[in-house]
Amino acid sequence: MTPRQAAACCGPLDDLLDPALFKALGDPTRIRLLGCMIKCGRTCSVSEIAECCVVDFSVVSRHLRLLERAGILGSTKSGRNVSYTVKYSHLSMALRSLAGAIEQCRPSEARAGKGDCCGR
Amino acid sequence: MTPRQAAACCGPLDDLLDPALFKALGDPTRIRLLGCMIKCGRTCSVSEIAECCVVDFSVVSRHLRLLERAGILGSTKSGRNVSYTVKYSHLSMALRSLAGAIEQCRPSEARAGKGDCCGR
DNA sequence: CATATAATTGCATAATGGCACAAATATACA
DNA sequence: TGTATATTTGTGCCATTATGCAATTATATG
Repeated sequence: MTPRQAAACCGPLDDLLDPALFKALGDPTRIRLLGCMIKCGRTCSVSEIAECCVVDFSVVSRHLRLLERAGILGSTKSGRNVSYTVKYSHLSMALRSLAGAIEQCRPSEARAGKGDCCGR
Repeated sequence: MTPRQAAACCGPLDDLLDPALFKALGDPTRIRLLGCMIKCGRTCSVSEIAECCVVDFSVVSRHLRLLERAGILGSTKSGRNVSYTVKYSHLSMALRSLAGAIEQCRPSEARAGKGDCCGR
């Protein structure tokens, strides 16, 4: 079984390996902001979050919107304040599911040659 | 506790939230290649892997090197062939550890107000 | 209504990154 | 030694994106 042939074998991995999610997490500034929010553990306003970085306020605003569109953050508006919240369960579940799907594909001595394409 | 203050609270999350890893996973072509290799389940040569995509051979070569530098792939050279292998355990562990660290920071009703900064 | 504050949006700029093509390197084989 | 095959590297082009600054919108408050 060549990797080309394995590509035709669809499974849960295909949906979980989402480049858009990782692209959102792949920027140092965004990761910094996200890390602060995760550790903070509560809903935060854009102004508060902007304190975590030396970049311009508008940049932070854009990063947060991007993280929201990626499904990593949720947002609520109250008056003139916009607050963002980490979607803990969604994020950790996405990572854990992917880890599981990868593990499923890992060949073991016991299964060597017994199955192709993620054990199927 | 503001997100700015939470930033000073160092924990396992800081090392696990590595933008370099996510940047490596954040490109559609690279994810495509990686997905093929994961499902294939064996060591593959650059030529084989290049069959998975329509991009130029040189592009694939560079992508594989990048994934290797990110710790996602391992490589061995045998004669004129270079083979890449998915580091299943390393990759799934990195994802699972991150998921765990994120969960640790998630506030629950029981812990509400009891601890700051990832429960500490 | 005027003003202050919170956040977004428009815009220009610079940096980054993916890509194709060509050339170079390395190794196997006749 | 000459040639074929596998892979890497150099280079330029183009699209995307991160950023700062200024202007704008939206809402609260005096």
